[in-house]
Amino acid sequence: MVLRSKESAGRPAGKTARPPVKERLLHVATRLFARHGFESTSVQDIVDAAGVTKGAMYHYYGSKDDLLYEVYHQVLTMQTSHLDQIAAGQGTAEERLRLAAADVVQTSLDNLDDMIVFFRSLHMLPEDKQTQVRAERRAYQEKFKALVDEGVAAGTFRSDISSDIVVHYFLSVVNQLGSWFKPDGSLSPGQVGDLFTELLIGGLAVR
Amino acid sequence: MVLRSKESAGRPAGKTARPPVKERLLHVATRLFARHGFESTSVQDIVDAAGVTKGAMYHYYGSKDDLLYEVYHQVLTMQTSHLDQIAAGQGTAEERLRLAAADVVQTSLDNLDDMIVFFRSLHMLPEDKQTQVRAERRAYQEKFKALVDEGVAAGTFRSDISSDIVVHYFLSVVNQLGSWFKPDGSLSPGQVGDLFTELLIGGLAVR
DNA sequence: GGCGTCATACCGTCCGGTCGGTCTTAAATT
DNA sequence: AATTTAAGACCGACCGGACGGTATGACGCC
Repeated sequence: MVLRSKESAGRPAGKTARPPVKERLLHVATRLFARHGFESTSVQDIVDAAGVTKGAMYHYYGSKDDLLYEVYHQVLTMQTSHLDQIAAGQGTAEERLRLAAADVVQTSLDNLDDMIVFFRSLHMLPEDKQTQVRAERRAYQEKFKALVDEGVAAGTFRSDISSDIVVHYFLSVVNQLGSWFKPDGSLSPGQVGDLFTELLIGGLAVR
Repeated sequence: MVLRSKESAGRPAGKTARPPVKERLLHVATRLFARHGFESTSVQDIVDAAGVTKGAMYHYYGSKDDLLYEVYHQVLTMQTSHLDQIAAGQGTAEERLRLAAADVVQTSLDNLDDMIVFFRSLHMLPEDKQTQVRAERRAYQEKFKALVDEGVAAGTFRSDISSDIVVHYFLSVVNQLGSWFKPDGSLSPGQVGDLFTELLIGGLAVR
């Protein structure tokens, strides 16, 4: 059987220069997971969309789950690093909390597909990876909580609402962004971030 | 022939009075969907847990999707009726919004399994049913939004934050309850409702 | 000529859904 | 009152096909 090797490994394809196969797989997988759900997306769907075959995918990723885990790891790593930078910065606790809140909304909206997958398919991960993701997320929450606590200690924020609850409260808002935000809507990611930040700080402020 | 008829229509069963098969199926299905996800729960799992066979399930429900739809329909219907009652009640807009917010948190926590399924598996419904659920949910949001608008018109709430955003903001919090709340934790559903209500009203109040 | 990068063909499993049939109970008929 | 009929409730074996994963090998590049 002659295999005419469609277009071989060369990537001067007619279309836009496509990123390497590994990244491409993760990207299209994220997109498909977000659109149709993890379980409704078959490995075949993914490789078709990426223009390769299963052999390629199982060469780079150990399993379909691996692909999912990468989504989580990637976005969590980025947001944690952002938060670290902001928390270590200057300004009052309120100022830094404002920055952190606006930033997490912004970056989440910039990676909407990841967020949709994130909050919807965590339970599909195998137990061990799920534990790891939860740990990473918990670490993020703790850093966020520390900022709130700082503001409480400084007397800027009200002390009668546990900071744990506040963190759950606000991060819930962030996690749900993917379920209603439309990029072509009237509000930009930045505007949404500012408004949500206002609502958060308002709720925290001593009256 | 004496009808010993296992337990016939009467349910003086030896065990705890079990609800009729149809309700039992929906109940165990909700539980399993919440624990393991819709797609990871096979019809066989459901009927096993309910103590019947597939024949019984397909006798009462047209498909596995039907079961899922019932979950949504049930909880949305209940919460909408609650909201209608509260909105039509007496008191200022702020008072009624407080009641509505606390109530939706409370009822959501009382039906945690439903909420978990709700925000996680909507995309698994066939298109037409999905559209219908979205419409029902939209109706709920609109009623909630009306309450906010009332408060803005009355000058109680700040007018520089679109009420649409506020509704998305707060209902996000509600929809995510299932992802962190533990019934055996230190906070009761009522307390969580009160705290979240405080945070919401605080964010809305004119400073 | 060995190694990374993929393609192709294939396998075993599982799952939603179907379908013919049985048992019980109530209504209709005799 | 006895018998037949009808209908609902439920059983359980079975099917078709999709899906995740694997095994093997071709092809280019150092």
